[in-house]
Formats: sequence, structure tokens, C-alpha cells
Amino acid sequence: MAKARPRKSRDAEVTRQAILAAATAEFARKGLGGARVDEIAARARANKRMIYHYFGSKEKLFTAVLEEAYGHIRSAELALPLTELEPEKALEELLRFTWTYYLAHPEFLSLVNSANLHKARHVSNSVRFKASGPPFIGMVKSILDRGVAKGVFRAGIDPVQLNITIAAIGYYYLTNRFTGEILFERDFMSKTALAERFGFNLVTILRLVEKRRENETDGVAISAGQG
Amino acid sequence: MAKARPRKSRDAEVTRQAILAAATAEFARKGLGGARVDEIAARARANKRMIYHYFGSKEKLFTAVLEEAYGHIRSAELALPLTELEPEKALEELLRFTWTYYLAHPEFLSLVNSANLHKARHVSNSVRFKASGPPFIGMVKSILDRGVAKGVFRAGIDPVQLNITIAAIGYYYLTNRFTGEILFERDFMSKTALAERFGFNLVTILRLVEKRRENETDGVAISAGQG
DNA sequence: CCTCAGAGTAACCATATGGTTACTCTGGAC
DNA sequence: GTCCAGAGTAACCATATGGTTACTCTGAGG
Repeated sequence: MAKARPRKSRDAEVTRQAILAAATAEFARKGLGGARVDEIAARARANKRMIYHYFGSKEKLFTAVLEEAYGHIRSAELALPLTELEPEKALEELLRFTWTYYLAHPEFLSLVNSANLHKARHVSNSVRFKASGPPFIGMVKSILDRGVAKGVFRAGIDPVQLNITIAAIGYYYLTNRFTGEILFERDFMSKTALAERFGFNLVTILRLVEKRRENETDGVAISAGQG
Repeated sequence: MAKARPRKSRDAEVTRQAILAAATAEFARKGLGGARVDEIAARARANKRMIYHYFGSKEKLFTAVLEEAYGHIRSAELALPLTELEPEKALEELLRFTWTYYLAHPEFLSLVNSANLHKARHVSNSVRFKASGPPFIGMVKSILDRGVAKGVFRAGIDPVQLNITIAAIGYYYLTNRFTGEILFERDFMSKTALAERFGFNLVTILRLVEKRRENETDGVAISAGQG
């Protein structure tokens, strides 16, 4: 029965992509330390030798996977047509984009965790990686500026902090849902649960940025002391 | 030169704890897949055999590490004297506790990530683990209830969602700081940066819960639709 | 139609790894 | 003082693992 698999037709790019896709899945599922090169080769229906041929080492393959994952979300972000929307609506859409992207690409969340477990060592020298930061921040800043100009957002909000918070409230819920479901005895992934969480997050962000009275930049005293 | 190390004195509990501490560090640093049993034994200055003697397997050791880590934060939480404080102040102290705990115990964050990478499989049957959920939630709920009674918090806030958000905004900033520092070209861990983040988070939470007008339960329209 | 860069393969290797075997030693109970 | 449960040790094992060697085959360019 075991008919010898026909030699794969020669196409460097196809093979490279297959390896990258297989590696993305494997690293996301098991982390860098738990991922197996043999398993990646098998998933990619490629020979293990090809991995070393195209990527050099397991760690460099990990770098390539991270670069691609960040590149992907960056492209999707940049394609968002937020400038056409009113600032409140633009912020909501940005939050929704983040949320739906995380839901559609759980492997991205896992890869970010893995990258940070290793102190981002695998991307610290990556030009491609570094390029995926600034665009998003510019977007948030522009929304904030427009909101302030329109008089609906308070001034002085740090776009980086806001950006981190937007990511955090979606990200944490999704990546830590397994322990969360046990501790809180609640289904985190039902349609209702997801809608509830999104609604909660939207309220969180809108309340955070909204301006409440004339000449008031921040209604809450900032007591930032850390001891 | 190599004087044989004197046989360690017999103390089961001391050895068990040393192994647990070493395993906590190793799992936190490298994840479950990247951690090495030999390395844990060496760090604990124990014989590898002892690990299997006390814990049975690498995975069961991982379970023990998670149980202990969650047990530790739970104890610390329960020791918080929040009932004596006004609700606004109690919420602030809860946020501060979470933040300072995360800062003092970075290994906890990493272990939570690892547990969830493996879909919480290692703790899903752990009674000890399950016990660490409810207390915290009860605490948040009680603070919210007191705040509503006092007329300073809006009604209808889900304590579980609030709890998740409190954790998220600190946790995400800290665990993903390595990629964050590259992407945002900013120091995340300087005294100033930490104080800024805490201040931002405090504003986020206080604005989220505060009541703004009489008879108003939620000033922001909840559009929770997910499409 | 020939050529050959380089795509693809299988078998192999040194070492690392989780786990075990077979043993010795110690300190508290009597 | 004697005993022995069980704490502690070293050497070992089968297998898995990242990486390499030595090779064949193919298809685009001339």
C-alpha cells in the first residue's frame, strides 16, 4: 500500500512558505522549547534538511515566524480605513479590529508570549520586526488628536499607553482564558461571553478617553506614586 | 581540588521545597518544553532522582509549581485589609497590590502564560488550583457593592470582567515589555515608566467604575455586537 | 536538447533528555 | 545502642533531538 510519495515539485517559495506555516503552528502550540524540528518538517510535508537550507537553525526559523506574524497584523492594521470615521467611532473600530484579529489569529497571541518569554531576543536585531511598531502608534495618536480637536476626548493621553491598554484587555482575556475558565467557572468563548467582553472593553476604552466637562483634562486625580 | 560534596542532610521538606523553587525558576525562564529536569536538579542542589521521588514526572512537577504559585498570590490577596477602606481607595489598593505583586514576582506571570499555552491541562484537575479563584472575585464584588451603596460606583458592573481587566492592564504591560520596548522604542521598566503606567491604569479603572450622574448606570452605549 | 544551480531526499550522528535501577547512608523511634 | 524507612546518590538506559553528510533529481535558461 505504501506507495512512495512522489518527489515534490521544485518550488522554493512554496516550500519555504509551507515550512513557515508549519513552524508558526508548531511554535504557537508548544512554544520554542517544546516545538520539534522534525514535527515542523512533517507538518510542512518537507524534508528537515530544507528547514536548515532556508532558515539556518531552529532559532532563526523562530525569528522568521515572528517577523511574518508581526508583519501580517501590521499590514491588516494599515489597511483599516479609520481616518474616514469620527474619532469615537474610529477608536471603537480599532478596538474591534484588535479583538477580531486576536480571535481569528490565536497563534499570534501565543507567538507574542513566546517571543517575550525569551526577552524578545529573537527579534531584537530584526529590522522587519522593528518596522511593525510605529504605524499603529501613529494611528492611535491621530485618532486621539482628532477627538481632542472635536472636543470629545480629553487632552494629554499618551497614545502608547492607550495602545497597550487596548491590546491588553483583549489579549489577556483570550490568552489566559484556560486558567480563567477554571478559576471563574465560566465559559469564556461562547458567543455571548465574547460579546460581553467586547462590550466591557469598549466601555473601558471610551470612558478612559472621554472628556466630561469643559476645561477638564482629567477628572481623576492621578496618584501615580509607587512607594 | 574537587572535594566530594558532603551528603546532604536528610530533610524531606527542605529538599522538596528546594526542588519546587528551582523548578519554578526554570519553568518560568524557559517554559515547560524548554525546562530541563537535569537543570532543575542542579539548581536545587538535589539529585534528579529526588524529583521523581517527590513529584513523579516533569509534568506533575509543573503542576505542583503552578499550584504553589497560585496558592502564594491567593494568600497574599486574602491578607489585604481592604474592607477597612472606602471603596474608591480599596479599588486603588487592589490595583496597586496586583501591580506590585506582578513586579515582585515576574515568575508568576511567566508561569501563568505557560499554564495557558498548555490550555491549563496541568491544573484542570487540581483542587488546590481551583480554590485560588473565588476569594479574589468575592473581594472585587464586595468593593463594587460598597461603592454602589455609597453612590460612587455605577451599578451592574460584572466583578469578573473588572477583575480580568485589572489583571490585564498590568500583566500585559509587564509580560510583553520586551517586544514593547523594541516596537515603541521606550524603556518600560524605569521608575518613571512604571509610575506612569500605574497612574494610567488607575485612571482607567476609576473611570471605568465611577458613577457620573444620578440615575445613570452607564454613560456609554454598549454596542457589543461582534458582527 | 543539454546543463547545472539548487531543490529535494534519506540516512546518519553526537549529544541531550526524561526517566530508572540499584545501591548507600542517616537520624528518629524504640 | 540498634534498626530500618525512606532520604540521598551515581551510573545507567532507550529514545528523542537539532543538525549534517552525501547524495539524486528537476526544470529554467541557453
